[in-house]
Amino acid sequence: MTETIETFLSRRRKATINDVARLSGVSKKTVSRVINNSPSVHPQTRDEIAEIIARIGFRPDPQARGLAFRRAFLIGLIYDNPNAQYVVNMQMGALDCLRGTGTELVVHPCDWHSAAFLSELREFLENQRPSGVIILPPIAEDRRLLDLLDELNVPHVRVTARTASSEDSSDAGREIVSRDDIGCAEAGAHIAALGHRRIGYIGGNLDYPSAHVRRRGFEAGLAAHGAAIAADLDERGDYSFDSGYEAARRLFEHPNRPTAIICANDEMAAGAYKAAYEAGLHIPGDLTLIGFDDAPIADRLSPPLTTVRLPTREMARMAADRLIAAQPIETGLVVDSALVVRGSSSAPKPGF
Amino acid sequence: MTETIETFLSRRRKATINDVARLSGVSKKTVSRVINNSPSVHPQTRDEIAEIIARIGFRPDPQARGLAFRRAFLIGLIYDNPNAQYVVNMQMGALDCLRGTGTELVVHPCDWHSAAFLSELREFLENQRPSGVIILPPIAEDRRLLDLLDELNVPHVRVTARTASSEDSSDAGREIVSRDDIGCAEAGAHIAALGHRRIGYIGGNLDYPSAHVRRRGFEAGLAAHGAAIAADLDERGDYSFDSGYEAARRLFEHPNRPTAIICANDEMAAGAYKAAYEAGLHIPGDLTLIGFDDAPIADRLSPPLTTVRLPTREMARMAADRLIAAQPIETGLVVDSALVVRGSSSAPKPGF
DNA sequence: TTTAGTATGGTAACCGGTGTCATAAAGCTA
DNA sequence: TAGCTTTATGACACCGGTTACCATACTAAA
Repeated sequence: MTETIETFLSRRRKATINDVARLSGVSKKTVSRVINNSPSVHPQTRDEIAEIIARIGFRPDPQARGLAFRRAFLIGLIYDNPNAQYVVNMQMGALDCLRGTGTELVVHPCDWHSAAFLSELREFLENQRPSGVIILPPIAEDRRLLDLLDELNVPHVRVTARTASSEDSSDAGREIVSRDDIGCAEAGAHIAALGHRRIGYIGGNLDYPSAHVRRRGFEAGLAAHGAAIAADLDERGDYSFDSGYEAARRLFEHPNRPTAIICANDEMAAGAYKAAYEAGLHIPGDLTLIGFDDAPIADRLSPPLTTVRLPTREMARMAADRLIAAQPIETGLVVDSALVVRGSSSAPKPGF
Repeated sequence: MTETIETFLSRRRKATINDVARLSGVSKKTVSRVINNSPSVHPQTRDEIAEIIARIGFRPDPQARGLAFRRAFLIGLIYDNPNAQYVVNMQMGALDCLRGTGTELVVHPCDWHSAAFLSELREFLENQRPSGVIILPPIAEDRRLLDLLDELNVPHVRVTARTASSEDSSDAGREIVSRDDIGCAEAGAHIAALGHRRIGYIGGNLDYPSAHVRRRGFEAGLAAHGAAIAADLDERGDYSFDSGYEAARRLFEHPNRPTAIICANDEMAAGAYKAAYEAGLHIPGDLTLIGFDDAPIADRLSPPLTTVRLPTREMARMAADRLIAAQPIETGLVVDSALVVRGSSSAPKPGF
């Protein structure tokens, strides 16, 4: 007695490729061909098998497939970044793309400054053999890591910042580039146009490429309106709230304090709010503040922070897209940042 | 010619169980026994094999192991929670425990209110067959989900909130319980002891068990000092910044406004800060504010927020621990919250 | 000494897919 | 119509582990 689809379904067991083969009267190899869209399967055969697959709800087992393919159906997200919202956005973006593909997202935070950094990552990559990994800043800049990925032949996409004028790197096709400077230039132009000329700056951690890119963007925007960062108001932080607070305090102690401060991210801008609050400076009346990230906190500050938004989620989506796309793409993918004007920026008081 | 370890190493191929068996002169079954710590392997044999394993750096392939065991060496983290910091803390906690075990963390945010919620999760569980999953609030309360996990036989641990006096649920051993009310009681006692008697409340989303537990905790703490939430100052939010802002505004419009407001989380407290700022109320001089979570924002507000801390990371660590522990544990695991006093609470002005 | 029991290790099949290669059938020259 | 490609399919080994089952060797009890 030949087994029918009905008798099979009544058994309620998870379907395997053998079931499909048996029910459709072909060898499992042919079913495998259908699963993998290989050519040279007769259209009619293909349709019949596809029909059976759909009827009995067969889904190839990722473990078995992974064993045969020598790679897991997993995408790794590798980062060492303290910004929870940023990380979660990236996760969601990657998942936007992965959902329904049968590939899962494995998160792999790590410690860039640990001695075991590379060996720990090597173990992960060698053991799990993910189909691909996405690397977030700042470790996306680590040449040793990129070399390791090449050595182990792990497809990867880096997320990194670049100025609009940078020439394409040799890694084009393996990176998602954000042009942080575009929005920064808008921001610089914005405050210069408002009339500010005593402009302070709180820069970011130089380990991050974004620190340089953003700086150049702000400068370009200011320069377009004949303004510039005051040489005596040029501070550096490390992207943390506290560093922003401290830097702002130093700026406020200056005999000729700034009427506007540009911060390389929102965290530091939030620190500057605190310093301003303590110094009795009213925002934006006494002081204009600009941030970068459009982090949740930007909206929660009073008044809400004028900042630059980066489409983080989209970037991760694009990165994951590349990794699961059948064909490698050769051109780099570029996204732009954009200014978001809120309540923390206004014209300086007359007399300044 | 017998192959030596040296000649093998010079080949630089990833070691398999067959290599170990060949080099140590036993069958792969015996090696498998060593890997899995089965008894009935002669101690000396075991040591010799372990030695070889270490020398050639053999690590069993999770894919192959997974195929044979019919489960993946993955722990899933399932949630639908908008709080990025909370989610990241949980991820880190789980990873604290997983690191070095060869088991990876797969993040699986989902949409509780989508029609495909269960079917999407079922597909994930059936396809990937994770060794276990951790479920975060609020979906840890979804009975359908728990039933699904039981049906598919997926080990799981729920993270949930419970009052100190709750009786043990039947799920003991499969949940990590946070006693949110402990810290809330401390907080209630704190402001009551400071002398507040016009006390407002901004509650949380009732979908979350924590909303009820926290409420009871605050009430108990207040009651211990003869205080209570004023019936006419009892608002409800949904844990979001905006809802906190709106609720606080309503409270401030009250002819006899509160001298203290308890918020069921920090996000809403931050919203209340904004409302207070706009209403010209000085914190803590004019208004005492209390939050819950000890979120990053608590520390960034000016003045920093008095709040209740929950050991989220530890909770996730414990949850993951349970899932990879060899023996199931029958007793529930309980952690306590604790008050963190910062600058947003002080005695009310005399005359109030 | 025999018998039963236990510790230890081997063999073969299996988990659910894939690769390689052979082969039958069909299409295309000439 | 013979001869050569091309297309469609299957047989079989293999990925790297596991379990089921069997075969020893050694130990304890009768």
